Amino acid sequence: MTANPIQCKVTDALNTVVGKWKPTILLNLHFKGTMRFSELMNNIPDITQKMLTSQLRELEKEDLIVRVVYPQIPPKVEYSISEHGKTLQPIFDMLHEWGVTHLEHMHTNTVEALEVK
Amino acid sequence: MTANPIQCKVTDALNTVVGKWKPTILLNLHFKGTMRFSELMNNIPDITQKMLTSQLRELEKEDLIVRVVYPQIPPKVEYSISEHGKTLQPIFDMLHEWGVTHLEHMHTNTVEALEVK
DNA sequence: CGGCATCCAAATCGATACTG
DNA sequence: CAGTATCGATTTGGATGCCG
Repeated sequence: MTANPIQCKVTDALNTVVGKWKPTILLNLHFKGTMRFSELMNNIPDITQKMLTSQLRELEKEDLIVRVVYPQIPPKVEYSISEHGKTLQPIFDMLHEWGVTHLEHMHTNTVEALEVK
Repeated sequence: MTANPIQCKVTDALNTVVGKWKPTILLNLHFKGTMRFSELMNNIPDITQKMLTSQLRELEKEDLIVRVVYPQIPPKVEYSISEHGKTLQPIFDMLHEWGVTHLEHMHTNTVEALEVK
């Protein structure tokens, strides 16, 4: 990571946001607001407890989400997007739009390739 | 990936762009234009031939870069950003800005935490 | 309920050797 | 020069069991 100065921070930004489940977690919290651990489990099919826990810890360290523990039995833990985490929203919006366009683009290319046949 | 419709394409977009070296490759090609395989190797420290090759193949499949082979000896292969790949540029710009802000934010928090001590 | 610890499987990455 | 092939190491993810 040397060549151009701009490089450095792009990958840094990506590294804080990627990880198999991080975008999904952030988007869930964005749309549904505060959620409990079990709610996240239910809303993210196929994720395991271990993965959810570890990804939440990392997001917390990066100050993208807030973790609130209620000292009671049974335990209750709530997660929500931090103020700082909300600054990611415009980027997600752009990524979503680009994703849609990209899929259309790839689909078009495939169809064209088939038609040439 | 069920809950909210927007989720799907965000992760799709991220998946096409991430990968340990993909952003670096794309940024190099963006800033320096067309580059040969060996030039990329020289400009991306620590990357191995294997990684560079595989990442280039994936980027090519996703139509983000163009690969041109000159049938000569010794071989010459040039890579450049595709028209479609150029549409990623605004996203990289945003990611870079966010990355800078994020690093500042994290640094500020660390300093505050130390001062509280 | 919301974890952590452990063990195991799979994907990813790196080093090396070889080729047209 | 620009790869391919192979092997081994590292990283990552999943399954299970246990705990306050």
